[in-house]
Amino acid sequence: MTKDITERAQNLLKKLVEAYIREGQPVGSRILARDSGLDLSAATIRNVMVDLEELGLVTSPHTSSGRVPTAKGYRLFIDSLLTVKPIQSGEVERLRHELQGKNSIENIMDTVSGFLSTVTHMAGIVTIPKREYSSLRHVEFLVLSDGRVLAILVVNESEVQNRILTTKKIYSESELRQVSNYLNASFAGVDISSVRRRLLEEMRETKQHMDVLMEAAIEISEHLFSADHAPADYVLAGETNLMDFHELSDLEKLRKLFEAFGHKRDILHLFDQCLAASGVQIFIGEESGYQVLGNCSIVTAPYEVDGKVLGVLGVIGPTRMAYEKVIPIVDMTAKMLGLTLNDRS
Amino acid sequence: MTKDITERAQNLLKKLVEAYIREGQPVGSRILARDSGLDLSAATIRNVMVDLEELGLVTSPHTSSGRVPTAKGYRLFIDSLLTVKPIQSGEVERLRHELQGKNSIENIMDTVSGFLSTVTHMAGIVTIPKREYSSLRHVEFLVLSDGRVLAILVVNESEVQNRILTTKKIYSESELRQVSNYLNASFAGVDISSVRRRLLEEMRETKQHMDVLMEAAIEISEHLFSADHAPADYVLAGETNLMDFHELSDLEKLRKLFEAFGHKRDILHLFDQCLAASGVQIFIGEESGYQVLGNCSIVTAPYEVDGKVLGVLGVIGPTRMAYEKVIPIVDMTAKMLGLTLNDRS
DNA sequence: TGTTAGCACTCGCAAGCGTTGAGTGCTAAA
DNA sequence: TTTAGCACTCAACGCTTGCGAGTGCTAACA
Repeated sequence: MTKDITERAQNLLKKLVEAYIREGQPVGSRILARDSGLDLSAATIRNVMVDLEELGLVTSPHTSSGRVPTAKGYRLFIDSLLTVKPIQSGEVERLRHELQGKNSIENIMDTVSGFLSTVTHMAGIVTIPKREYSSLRHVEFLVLSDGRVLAILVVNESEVQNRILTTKKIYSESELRQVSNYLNASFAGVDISSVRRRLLEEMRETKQHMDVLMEAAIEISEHLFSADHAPADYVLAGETNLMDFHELSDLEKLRKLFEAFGHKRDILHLFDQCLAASGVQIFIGEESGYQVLGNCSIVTAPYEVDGKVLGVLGVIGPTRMAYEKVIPIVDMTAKMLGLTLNDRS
Repeated sequence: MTKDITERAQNLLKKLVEAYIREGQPVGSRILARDSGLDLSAATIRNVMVDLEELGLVTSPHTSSGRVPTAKGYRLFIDSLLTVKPIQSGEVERLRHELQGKNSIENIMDTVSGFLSTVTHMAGIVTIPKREYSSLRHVEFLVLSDGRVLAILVVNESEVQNRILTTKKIYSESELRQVSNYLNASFAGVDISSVRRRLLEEMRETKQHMDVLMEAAIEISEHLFSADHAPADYVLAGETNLMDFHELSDLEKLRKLFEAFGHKRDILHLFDQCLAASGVQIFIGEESGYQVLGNCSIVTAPYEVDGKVLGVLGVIGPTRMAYEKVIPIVDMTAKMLGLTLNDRS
C-alpha cells in the first residue's frame, strides 16, 4: 500500500528539513529547486512534494505556503538521512576543563547540564537516577530528642543521605551506637533494600533471641531502608534559552513547558525510558507522549560507569534544532561524564 | 516647595491605585468620579489629577489616557493609605495542615513557598540563609581512597552537610577516628567558623606537642571549617504564575526575570537586606535596585525562631498586586514558619 | 474661591480594504 | 517524466477611517 520512496524524494526531504531548520520558515518549491543541487525545476519539485505529503512526511500550514516537515518527516530524516557533523574540537577540551577540580556530585551535574545548555543554546538536563542498587557503606545515628533520631547513611562510596526517624521506643545513645556498630559490621556492601530481609534471615538462622539490640535494629531498619527516599532527581540548566525560539513564543505553551519542568516526575519518567537504550536517542515532538512538549525535541544519551548505566543526560529544544551538531555533543558529553565519574572512584 | 497633599487628593490617589490594581488599565477621571464615593464631578477630579501629577505620584502613559500610579505613588499608597484586609480564615488552617508531618527542612521550605505561590498566584520564595553562627554537633570521617576523605558534619541540631576533602597526608581509618573523637569531645556546640582558631589556641595553652593527632586535626579543620561552603540558598515556587500577568508578557523582560532567578546571588543579596527589618517590607519596582524587577514588587517578611531571625520569605509579583491581601498573608506565613521550626527543635 | 459644565482636541485601537508576493495545483507541451 | 505557464490562494503589510475614552482649558456658577 505504502508507496516506496524514491532516492530523489529522500534527497529532497533531506534538503527540505535542512532548509527548514536553518530558516525556520516553510520552504517553497522554488527555493528548494535552487538550493537542492539537483537539476530540477520548481514544478517537478512540487510534484515530489505532493508525494511526500501523501506519505505524511511534510505538510503545508495553509494553502500556498511552503512545506514543513512533520514529526514523521523528522523521524525519517534523523534515522536515515542525517549526516552528523564532526564535533567542534574545542568543545571537548572545554568540557574537560570545566570538569577539572569539581568533585562533589552536584557540582559535576551542574557543570555538565550548564555545558549542554550553553553549547547548544537550549535547555540541558542531567538525571541523577535512584539506583535500583545502593550498597550500604556506613550508618550513624544521633539522638535529637526523645523518639526522634537523625540517621545518616553513606551509600555507594560517597553519597550521603540523611533522614529523621520517629521511633516508637525511645533509644539511648549507647543503644543506638550498638545498633550502628552491628549494622556497619554485618551489612557493609549490602544492597540497602535487602538489609531488612537479611536481618530477619540472620536472626532466624542463628536462632538468636529477640534481644533489645535486634529489636532496635529491626525497628530502625524498617524506617530507614524502606521505600524509596532515594533522591531521584535531575539538574536542569538554561531553561530560559527556550524563550528565544519563536516557535515557543506562545506564552501559554511556554508556561505549560516550564510547569512541566517544575513537576519533576513527568520529566523523570520520560528520561527513565532512555535508560535502557544504549546510544543517543531522540524524541520528536509528541512522540514523547507528553503534549506539553508539542514542538520540542529531546536528544538523550545514557552515561555509564564500569559498564553500568547510571543515568541519562540530554537537551530539550525546539523540534527545529540542529540535530547534526546536537547529537554528537550529547554523545560526547555522556561519555565524558562517564569518564569523569570513573576517575573519581 | 513641595505642595502639601490634601486629604481629598490622598483619598483620590487611594481610589485610583485601587482601581488600577483591580482593572489593570489607566483610570480616567470619569470612572474615578463614579467610583470614588466622593461627590465630585469628573472635571474637579481632573484638576486634582494635575496636582498629583505635579507631585510625581501619577502619570499618564500618553496624552489622552487615564492616570497610572508611579512607584512614588505606590509607595505613598502602601505606607499611609492602604487598609489591609483581614486574612481569609481558611488560609491559616490550610497552611497549618500542609505543614503537618513535614519534618525535613527542605520539605518545610518547599511547602511554604508553594503555599505562598498558590495563595497569591504569584511567585513564592523562602530563603535558607547561611547562618553566621553554625554550631558543630558531630563530625564523622570515612576514607574513600588514599588522600580522599568523606567528612560528614552535623550542625545546629539536625542539619547534615558533607564534603569530600583531599588531604596532603594520607590518613588511616584509626587516625581519623581519633581526630573525630577529639573534635566531637572538644568542640561540640562551638561555632564552626571558630573551631580552627580555638584549636590553635588550645594547643598553645596546653603546650601540647604537635603530634600526629593534632596535625591531622588542623589539616582537616583547615579544609572543613574554612570558607562558606554553607548552603545559602532559597526555594522558589510558582515562577510560572508570573507568566499570567500581561504587564510581564514581554518575552524579553520575562526572560531577564527568569534568568535572575537562575543566578541566585542577586536575589539572595536583595533578600539579605530584609533580614534586618522586623516586619513586612515592600520593594516597589526598581526601588529594589535591580532593573530586572522593572514592574515587579516584592513583599517580604523575616521569620524567626527563639527571637532570632533565621531567614526571609516573600512573594514576587507585578507592581500591580493586591497588597491588601498579600501583606497579611506574607506576615502570617512568616509567623507560622517560625512556629513550625520552633516546634521541631 | 472652589466646583462644574461644555467643548475642542489628542491619541490609541480596531476594522476595513486593497496591494504585494510567495507559493500552490493543474494542464498542456516538450 | 519533466517542464513551462497560468490561474488561484492566502498571509502580511500598509493605509485610511471611525470610534471612544480621556484630557486641558475656559467660562459660568454657588
